[in-house]
Amino acid sequence: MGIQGLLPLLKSIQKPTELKKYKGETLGVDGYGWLHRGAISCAIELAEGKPTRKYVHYVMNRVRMMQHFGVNPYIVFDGDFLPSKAGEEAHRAKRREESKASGLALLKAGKPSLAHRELQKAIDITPEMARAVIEELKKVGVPYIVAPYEADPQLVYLEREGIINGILSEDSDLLVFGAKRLITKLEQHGACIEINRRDFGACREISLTGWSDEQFRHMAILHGCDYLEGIKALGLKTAYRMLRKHKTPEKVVKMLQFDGKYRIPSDYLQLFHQAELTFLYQRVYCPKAKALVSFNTPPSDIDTGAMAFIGGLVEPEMAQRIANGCVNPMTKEDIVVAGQSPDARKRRASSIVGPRPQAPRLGTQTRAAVPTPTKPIDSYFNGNSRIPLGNMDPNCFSVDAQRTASMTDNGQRPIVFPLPRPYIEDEALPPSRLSRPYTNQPLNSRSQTLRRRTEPISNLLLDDGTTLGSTSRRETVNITRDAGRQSSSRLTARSPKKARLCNDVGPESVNNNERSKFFPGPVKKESKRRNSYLMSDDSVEEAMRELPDIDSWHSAKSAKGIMVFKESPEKDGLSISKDDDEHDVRNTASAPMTGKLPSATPLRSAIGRFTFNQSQQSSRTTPSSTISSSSTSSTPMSSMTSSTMPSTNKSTPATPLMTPLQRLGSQALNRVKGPATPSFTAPRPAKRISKGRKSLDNLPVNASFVPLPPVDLEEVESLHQTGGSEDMIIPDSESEEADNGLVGQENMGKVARPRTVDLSRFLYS
DNA sequence: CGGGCAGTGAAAT
DNA sequence: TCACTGCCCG
Repeated sequence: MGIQGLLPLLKSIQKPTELKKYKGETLGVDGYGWLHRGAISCAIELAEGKPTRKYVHYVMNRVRMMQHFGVNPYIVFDGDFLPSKAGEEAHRAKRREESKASGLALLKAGKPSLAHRELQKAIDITPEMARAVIEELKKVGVPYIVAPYEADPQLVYLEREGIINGILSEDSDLLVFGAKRLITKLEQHGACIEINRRDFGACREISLTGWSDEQFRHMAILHGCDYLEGIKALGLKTAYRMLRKHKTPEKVVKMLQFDGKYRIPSDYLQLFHQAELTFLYQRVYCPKAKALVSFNTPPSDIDTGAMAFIGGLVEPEMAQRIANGCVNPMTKEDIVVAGQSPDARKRRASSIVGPRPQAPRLGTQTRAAVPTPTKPIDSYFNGNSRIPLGNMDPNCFSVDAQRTASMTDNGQRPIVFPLPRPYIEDEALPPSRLSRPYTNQPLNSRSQTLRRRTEPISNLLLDDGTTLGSTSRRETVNITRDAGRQSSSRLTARSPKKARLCNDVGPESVNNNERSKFFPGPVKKESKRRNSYLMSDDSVEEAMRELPDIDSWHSAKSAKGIMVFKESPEKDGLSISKDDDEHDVRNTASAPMTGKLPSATPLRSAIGRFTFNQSQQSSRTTPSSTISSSSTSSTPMSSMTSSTMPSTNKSTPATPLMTPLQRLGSQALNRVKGPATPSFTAPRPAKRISKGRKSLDNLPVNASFVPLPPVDLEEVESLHQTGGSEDMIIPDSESEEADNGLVGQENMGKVARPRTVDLSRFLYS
């Protein structure tokens, strides 16, 4: 929970982007968001203490989505509560208990939907749940870390140390901590928004030019943050204005007191100071030093030891184990992995130690050199032939370079180099252009980054192995072993939940039968799903759909089998296929080609917009589109593809060869329109085009998607779009997307071309 | 009287 | 998250 209203305030500097633009980079992920979202899907199960498998699956889908966009996730989990937050957390825990009770009551009363709503409020992400996810992360070789306290400063710390290149989170607090690159509002299809610290000066809502991190922080605290309740009736803008006028928080507070309009506690200044210190010096884990450090190195006149509110110091050894996820960061007890016998765990741990190096994504040369046992990954994907995609991902620069080179031969497009991007990008260049020159970081820093990245991981791995072993040994004996060490009220509060999680796992599973009535063959579904190996966006959707509460998609899904959504890791091209294995294979093969296409600069810019819009649309319209696809056969996918990859490669079996030709044609068209076209106008024309297409007409049409006949609508829309801001475009594009969906099985190339033409037309008009 | 800001409730996810 | 309401200021 960040600063309410902060994001709207910074709206003008939010740059719409796509996840794939971060290909090759490592993004720190605020694990809590995903954990929580996953948990929402399984709220009822969790409340009943059932196994958390579904929810782990959800989170892992999300991880895989990132990987398939070529992004290396680095998951950061929350640790213990900060003392300053403990009080509030206690209240929350109470509320959760209440919600849980009422939710379960509703469930018994036969009102599942209401119960689910209520139980959502009861969700509590426990260390055990995080640990369950960690187990999966280990299998796949995704780096992670459990922060000693809050994930936010931990993420920013990692960013500052160069271990990650950006932060993926919904929490605006990260900006207060000084995050340089915050990626937010990630959607299922990879659309997201980047907020770059460097753009602050360009903020239109409020003028942050020349504002230091300190001033920004003061503003946030004045408004009210996690560490200090804000002054009543004092909003962000007011805080901003006051700070602007009076510079220092002390003066601001004085003025506010003098004003009399605001009621300010007498000790507010002191609390303010404390909150700021918490922002500044709260403890994080340094993977390099393998110990806790202050988020910022405190000046000599500040004694962090005397500041209880920033969190207690933890011994390095314990800190490491916490970071590895072996130990409950709150109770400091070993975490027992639910549903796993000690023996099994031991086995796993030992096996993990070996494969560890397997994680090629970590991207160090060393790593790449290490023979990659794909076994674990394969197992995860359940025998899908496609699995290699993950491995194929060129986290290392060398791999990408090779790929790019090969691509260059065929295509005329500029190659995209997956080099880590410095925060400093050329603003002048449209984000959509891959071709834009990257500023290279100094070699030193880069190598450093790599080294650091690897180091922590390898260490973690080793530690995990040993720790796990030890854990398994001890687990039966001592749950309470370290309990005395850090006893607090919240600990006791938590313990029951923990117990529930661990104990209930076995018996709970039996209860699934209830659900089966509503969802025919839940087990079947899962197995099905796995076989089909869902990737990226759709996979996430699937996961969501699987949730018991949602009925609508169920029918579609069951009827049709699963469709696999593939994207070539590299570019915008998405190849889509149905769940057939053959298709998958084919797609994989075609993937490289697809990758090439997007790199064409002109196309890219023009198309990029489409992609963004569509992706958003698709996410919005997901249910409907999905259904239609099932009925018509892969309709949605094709639409996606077309939107995403103008150039064209189609996943459609017959068309792969066509791709290059089509690509060229479309490129030519696009070039003409690309430069001329203002970004804003582009989407509209596309809509028109789609409407006009005969091909569209031929295709089976879903009534809801039928293009609107009247031209008036378009005009109206265009009028509305005055600003031309990208946000505004989105709504319009919906209809557009729908149309595309209808087009469905048409060749990508065809679709792309017509669009292009229309666009140009529109421009001229 | 209109605009800007803050708070509230409903709806959607 | 959005849309509405109320409050305050010019």
